[in-house]
Amino acid sequence: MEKSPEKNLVQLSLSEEIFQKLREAIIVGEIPSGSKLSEPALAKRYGISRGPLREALSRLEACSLIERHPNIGASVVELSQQRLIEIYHIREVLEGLAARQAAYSITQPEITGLRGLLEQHKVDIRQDNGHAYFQKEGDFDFHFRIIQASKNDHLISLLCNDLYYLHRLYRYQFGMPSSSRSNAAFKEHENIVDAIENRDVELAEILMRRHIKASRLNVVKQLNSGINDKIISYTKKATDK
Amino acid sequence: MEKSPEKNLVQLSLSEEIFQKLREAIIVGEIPSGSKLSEPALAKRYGISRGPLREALSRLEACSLIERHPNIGASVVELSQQRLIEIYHIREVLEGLAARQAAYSITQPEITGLRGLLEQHKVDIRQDNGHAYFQKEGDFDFHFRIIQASKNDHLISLLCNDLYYLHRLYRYQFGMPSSSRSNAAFKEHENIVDAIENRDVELAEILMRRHIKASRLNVVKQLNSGINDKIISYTKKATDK
DNA sequence: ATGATCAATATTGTCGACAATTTAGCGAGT
DNA sequence: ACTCGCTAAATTGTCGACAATATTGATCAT
Repeated sequence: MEKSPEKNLVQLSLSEEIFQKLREAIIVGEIPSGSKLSEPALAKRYGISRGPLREALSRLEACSLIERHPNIGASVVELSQQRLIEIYHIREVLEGLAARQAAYSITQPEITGLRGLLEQHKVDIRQDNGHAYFQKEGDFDFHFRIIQASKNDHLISLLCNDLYYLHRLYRYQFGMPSSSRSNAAFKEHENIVDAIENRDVELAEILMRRHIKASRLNVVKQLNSGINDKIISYTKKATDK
Repeated sequence: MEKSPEKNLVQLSLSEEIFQKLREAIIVGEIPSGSKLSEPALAKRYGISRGPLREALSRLEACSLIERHPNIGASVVELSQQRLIEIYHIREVLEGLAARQAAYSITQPEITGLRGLLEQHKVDIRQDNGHAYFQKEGDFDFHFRIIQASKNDHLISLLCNDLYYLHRLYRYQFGMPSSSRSNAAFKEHENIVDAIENRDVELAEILMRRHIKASRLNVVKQLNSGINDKIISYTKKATDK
């Protein structure tokens, strides 16, 4: 998500670099959910002192990716279905707001770009039978484009940083369904772009909220049916607690 | 907002303690918006080393209260009307969600407590001619109660931590209007509680969103009319840029 | 007077060491 | 076998020092 060309020209501090590496390691499960983080071990692994590492841990805590307790240490958050659903609800209203504000603020070049993106996605769906549709990130992501078009900097920061990585964490760990809704999701995207292009702020918000809600309900359905093996394992854990 | 009794029994780390102190100093304007933060000066002022101070700065950055640039240092964020309005929009949809979820999840004792709070507020309004209505914080705050009743932990964290302090920063610095809408706001609160008590999730959300939107429009009106001296000074700054 | 250059000073980023706290392992007692 | 107490080791929190970078002020040239 940090795709700004300017940013790439600035030398990152060690703490920022380690923050990003740890975030990625947590999201892909290299550092498993629930596991204890040892500062000396991490410092050794990345070849740095504990000072900048602690700064990075501070930031990861602020992102809700880890929990820290004084004198005890840090651990990666436990994942739960409840938290996943909570995050979906929040994303629903925030992305609804993004669509509303995009319908107000979007520029013609941005609309053109959105249309082009949808055309490309249509091709992707045909070639991969829907498999690729939820794999794109950053500038190639439909949602990312809408959020940027909202021109609400704080909202962009909320959705494209903290919540984005939390969502990625759950998607990665829970192996979210990627192909079962491709055609429906694509159609919903088209309708959302129509509403945005028509500057229909109310409809854009409603359609985006429905779109996210449909994804949530789809996830809930699979959680409840136990189709996904990964989801079963987490379901069992949640029951034990 | 950190009113949990358990939390008070845990000895705070220096970095947490300094984080809270700096946050408060920024919010009340003791450290003015836009000003440069000197690590050596702050470390001397609080009598600590720069290590935990840097951790606290890391967290303040994550809260959007300061900005940090590698090798240059940290400064308190500049306040702008645009950012204030952005934050209002975000609060509108998130507090709307909180009201919706509270209408679903609230317990009878919580409702009883809300009614008691409203009765107390009615007395406050009569005694202080509305002046006290926006001064309560924490458990005495109407919004806080609704958010807690949503039972959405992540939403509670979002609204009661980051956004809460940002909003306080703007309220403190901009000297938000406190008495011009008291009676109307109180009536809106009553209607919201009615909807929540009736488990009418849609109405609760709509009414809460309208309530926040009315506050936003009230602020915008005063920003545009230049009634408030503090707001004028910030208006002038925004124009200069 | 203005702008460029350079050196001194200050600040930021990081390191390794020390103090405080927690954890893990072992032995003794029941 | 289980529990408790103790000690050593590990970890966490903080400190002060050093290296790298940025800022400031003085001097010189135009």
